[in-house]
Amino acid sequence: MSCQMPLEKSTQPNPSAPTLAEAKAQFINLWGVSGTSWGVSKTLAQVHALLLVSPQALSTEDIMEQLSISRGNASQTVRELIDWGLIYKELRPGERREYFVAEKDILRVTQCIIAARKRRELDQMKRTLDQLAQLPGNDTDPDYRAFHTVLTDIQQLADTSDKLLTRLMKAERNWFLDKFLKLFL
Amino acid sequence: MSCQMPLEKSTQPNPSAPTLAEAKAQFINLWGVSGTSWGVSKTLAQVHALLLVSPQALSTEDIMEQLSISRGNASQTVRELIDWGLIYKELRPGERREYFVAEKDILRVTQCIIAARKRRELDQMKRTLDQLAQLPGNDTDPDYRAFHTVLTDIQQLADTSDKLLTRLMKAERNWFLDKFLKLFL
DNA sequence: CACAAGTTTCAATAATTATTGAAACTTGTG
DNA sequence: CACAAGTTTCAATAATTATTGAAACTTGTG
Repeated sequence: MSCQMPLEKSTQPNPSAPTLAEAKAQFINLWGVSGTSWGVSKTLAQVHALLLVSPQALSTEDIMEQLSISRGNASQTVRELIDWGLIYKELRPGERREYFVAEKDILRVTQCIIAARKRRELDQMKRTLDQLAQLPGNDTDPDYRAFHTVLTDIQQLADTSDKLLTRLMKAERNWFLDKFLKLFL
Repeated sequence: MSCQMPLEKSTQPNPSAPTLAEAKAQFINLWGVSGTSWGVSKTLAQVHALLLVSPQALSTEDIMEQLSISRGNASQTVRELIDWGLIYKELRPGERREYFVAEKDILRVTQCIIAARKRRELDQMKRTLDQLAQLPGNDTDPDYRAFHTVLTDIQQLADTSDKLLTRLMKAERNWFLDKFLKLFL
């Protein structure tokens, strides 16, 4: 990987610029690797990282070039990031090309991620658990009781997590910083 | 899938037994599907689910048979679950075969999962972030400042998450139920 | 020490998931 | 309405990840 990566154009040549570009590349890489171990595609995480550290909005073309991915991949990934609420379209008058900017407020970023995962996985899971927990059975069967206990415990955990996540999601900055951090940690 | 799954032997035939076995199968399936979307292999999640709803300890052979997986897969998966602290070996005097039981206390299960993921991913991430944040640069370069801001924000988030998770991990049942649930949710 | 009854390892393979890229589509403009 | 400049879709393919299963290993026993 060349040190002279075209990650940004500085107005005048600057000796520390290559290092900054390199640091950005490392950050994009870190995000990509971390993403995969949490069940998010590498590209999704990388595009997000790229936009997070890019002060200007980038076009699909820019994203393709900087991450060496195909047009189709860029298009799909960008659409998914919009779904999550993590990036926004930026339209420029007189241009047909679309540009994208990342939500830069990390608290909001966190809330978007929590919200998306909660509704995609936790809510679905709770529905299935509720349904399974309704299974009738005779309480004298120890096997039935054991199953029921595990199920009820997990349901309780899911409820608690749900409430905690909802709270974190709706938290305002002040609540988050003051009450939460100071009182709790 | 047959209703007469050999998930357990009840001492006497019981009309609700097939339904219970079916419910267990559904639960194992739910766990498997949920696992994959959080970056955990399907088999790992399924073996865990199987042992969670099994009142008796199961041998590798039992696990292979009930989930239709190979010996090698069962062996590796079981080892990984032990690593996570989610299941225990149970040795029976006079038998060479090993049996496995799941940790059934959901609070502990949660703590094990949090601990494992924290050390595997969060801690590694914090290390890389710290290193990247040290990048020197001139504060007059807006590009540098933007990058540094994002990095610092994410570091702060990582720290907060870390503290929150550590707290949840060490929480005792009473603290968890009382302080946490009542005061917070 | 030979064997039986298991467990573990790991290269080969299968299954899954992500990515490409060409074709179809969209939209604004002369 | 034809065309230019984009975006989106999706079947084919590539890359990744999980799984198999045979061989190597381990361990207790006659």
